[in-house]
Amino acid sequence: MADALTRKLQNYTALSASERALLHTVLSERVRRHDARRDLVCEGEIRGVTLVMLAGWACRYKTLEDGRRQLSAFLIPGDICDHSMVFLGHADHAIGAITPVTVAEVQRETIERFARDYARLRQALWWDMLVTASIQREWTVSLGRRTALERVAHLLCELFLRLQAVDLTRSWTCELPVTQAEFADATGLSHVHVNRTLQELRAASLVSWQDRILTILDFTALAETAQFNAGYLHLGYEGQHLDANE
Amino acid sequence: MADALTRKLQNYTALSASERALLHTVLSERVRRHDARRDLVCEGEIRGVTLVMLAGWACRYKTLEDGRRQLSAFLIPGDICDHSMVFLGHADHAIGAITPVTVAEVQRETIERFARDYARLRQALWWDMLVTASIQREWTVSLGRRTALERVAHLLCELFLRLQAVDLTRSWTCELPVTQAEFADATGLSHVHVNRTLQELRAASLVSWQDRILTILDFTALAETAQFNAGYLHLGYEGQHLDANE
DNA sequence: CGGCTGCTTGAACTTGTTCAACAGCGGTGG
DNA sequence: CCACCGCTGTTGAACAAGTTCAAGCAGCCG
Repeated sequence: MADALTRKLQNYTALSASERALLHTVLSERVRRHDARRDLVCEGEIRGVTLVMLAGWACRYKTLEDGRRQLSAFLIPGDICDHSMVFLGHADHAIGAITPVTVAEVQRETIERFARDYARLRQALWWDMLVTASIQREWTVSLGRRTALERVAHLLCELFLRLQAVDLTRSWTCELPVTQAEFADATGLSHVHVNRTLQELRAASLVSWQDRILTILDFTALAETAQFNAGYLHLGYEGQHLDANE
Repeated sequence: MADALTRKLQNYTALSASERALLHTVLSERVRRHDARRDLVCEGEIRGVTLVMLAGWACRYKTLEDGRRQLSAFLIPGDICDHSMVFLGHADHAIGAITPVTVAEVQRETIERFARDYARLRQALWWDMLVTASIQREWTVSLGRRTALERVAHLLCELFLRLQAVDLTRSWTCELPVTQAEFADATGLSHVHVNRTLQELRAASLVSWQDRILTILDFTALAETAQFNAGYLHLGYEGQHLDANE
């Protein structure tokens, strides 16, 4: 279970056995469980640890004064909840559990030590931040310029591939324990419109999504309607050229 | 001129004189000039250098197949154009010059060396990435949940404060050499609507923006209409507590 | 059973888009 | 020197996408 992060990082760069073992140890030391629908981190909070998702779903979000809410990321196993908690003084957004969640707490000092002493881990963490940033940019594009149908289809493609990268899919099926209201807060739409948009995707036989189970019936067609191009997820183990370095 | 980055990084952490000198040297070695309205980096391009903005304005953007365009960042002096060029295989977005631009090219090896051998620089670079990511998240919130008026006002607040951090403002005035169409591509609106929204802000005596010169007439009121909270820019030299570390 | 959460539907409404046209300005070439 | 072009900003009017409000339904759990 503690290995989703390792699995994901290996998409980027080759870790040695000792690095994998180190990672495993660190992620096993301080494991916490949280209930669904609870905040793991509140906006404005100050703390010197970062959380690594081991199991369950969470999200990053911000709330405006009048209650409007926008997610900026879905967090799945293997995701580092927030690099930024570690160095920036205060949390500039909240992190909420969607399902019951298991996380590992990692101290700032530990991250610093990794970055200082282990070249590959430093690269892998750096990488992970860059990919996270790339995903964030793609969300920006979606929210700014894609239609509702494209946005919803796009997000489904993205989530499926990200889950696949940490081995949480079987064939074209995965668990997607997110309500339509949460999906709306991620896509910048109203929950009503998300509902109608999903019906459209279902009617076109592109996906089925019932009882928290998502099945992609025609990935090619779904990706096409979304204008989805997986490049921004950088899943192709592009870090090979770095292996020779050290 | 080469010092905008230094100035910005010092918002985060205290750099030693030798670190500042090192930075200055590196940013003076390979300086390039580019014309306005030209791409500095094309989507899909492969290269092992990163660019640091020394002068002028540029933007990160992506284009969809049918021509819809979305900016994901404005790049101003002191900005690192792309950390991700360095490690990820290919550029997942383009970088376009808005005005004539002067950039310093920095090799991947140089960044690696910084990160390995200079603790403060490593922290500062890390920091810069985190702040960049934070800004990206705030854009996500804007595009997803803010109205046109809020979005435009918000972006004006942000740009002004970012320019202030690198000393490119005088009193409440700064240069903003961006067309309304570009502003539209950043805010996810049509250029027509951006125009009308700006008129609304002008009519309310919040800003004036003519001939590429922005003047903020009432920052408090502007921030209020935008629901702007500067925390996400992390400009408050929060890194003080790290000074004692090394 | 009753209350809660999540999904679905209809209909009126709003925000922002699209299309089309025009004005002002600076540069260019005849 | 003037005509012309392209770019930027501006305006009006029709239109479309998505929101809001309101209600009902199904499943789940105490």
